[in-house]
Amino acid sequence: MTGSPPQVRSTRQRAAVSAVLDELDGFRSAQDLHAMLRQRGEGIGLTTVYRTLQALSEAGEVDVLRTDDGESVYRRCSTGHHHHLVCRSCGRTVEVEGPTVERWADRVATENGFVDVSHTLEVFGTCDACAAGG
Amino acid sequence: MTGSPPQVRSTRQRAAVSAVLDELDGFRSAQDLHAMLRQRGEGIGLTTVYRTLQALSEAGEVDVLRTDDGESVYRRCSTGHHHHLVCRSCGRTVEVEGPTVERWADRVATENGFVDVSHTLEVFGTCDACAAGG
DNA sequence: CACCTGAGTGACAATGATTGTCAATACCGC
DNA sequence: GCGGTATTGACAATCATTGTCACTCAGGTG
Repeated sequence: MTGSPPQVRSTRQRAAVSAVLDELDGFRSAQDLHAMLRQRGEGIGLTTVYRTLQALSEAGEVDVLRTDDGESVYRRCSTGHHHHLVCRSCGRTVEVEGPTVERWADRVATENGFVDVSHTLEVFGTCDACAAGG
Repeated sequence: MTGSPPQVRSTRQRAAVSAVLDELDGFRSAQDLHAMLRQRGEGIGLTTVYRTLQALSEAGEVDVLRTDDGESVYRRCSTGHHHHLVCRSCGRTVEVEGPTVERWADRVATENGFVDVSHTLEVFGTCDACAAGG
């Protein structure tokens, strides 16, 4: 134990997953991402995709959220606390910040005697493009 | 079309599910509720519990939310739009309203060209009792 | 450079919540 | 009471996700 060697190795598969995430701007399911990777010829197992996404989300490099039908969807995100405005038709996602909301959540929780507060907030709607296009 | 005969029948099972929901004050999974019903001697199938909960939630009589591990949890709630403050230790739930948040969500969405806006918001924390008791 | 070691991989099986199926049953109006 | 129909429930099916475990490859060492 002379030090702590990097315990994370850079592999082709990991780079591939990271690359797809970079190109997309909406939330995608693990299954979707896996399918895309296979399509572009990357030999990668579904299990690996899941594990990689899990690692990335734990590292805070991607955001995860659950769709209404319980599927987990992933997206590369800027760091820091923020929320999402998601188009329920095309999936386009806009990152939004809301100091107001943060304060509100904290205040309400405190007033009720809760500590160590966190919250989840997602906003859904139809974006202008989709609203116009039908 | 002389009228619309009641298409919803009141059955023992439906009453039972409704009764358990009345007694509980936190979110419970369908599986949990089913187990409780069986324990108190109600002969009821798991399928029925699921269907009943689904019907209740569509009717707006119960609130549904997804836990982090993708399980659906249900709770009887007052009608109207509101959010929840949930203790992550004991599960105690407080209904909260936040006109501020509603407005914020609408404004942000509108500013980004989104219409037909809805949102989900849950606040988690540790309630005073749990914080004190350890 | 050849070699080791363990993190990483992937095919496959297993899990587990939820949903579909469909014959049997029990409400409800008449 | 009767009939038709909504409802039920045991069971099978689905499907995302996780576990398994032998194999491979990254990357430091001698």
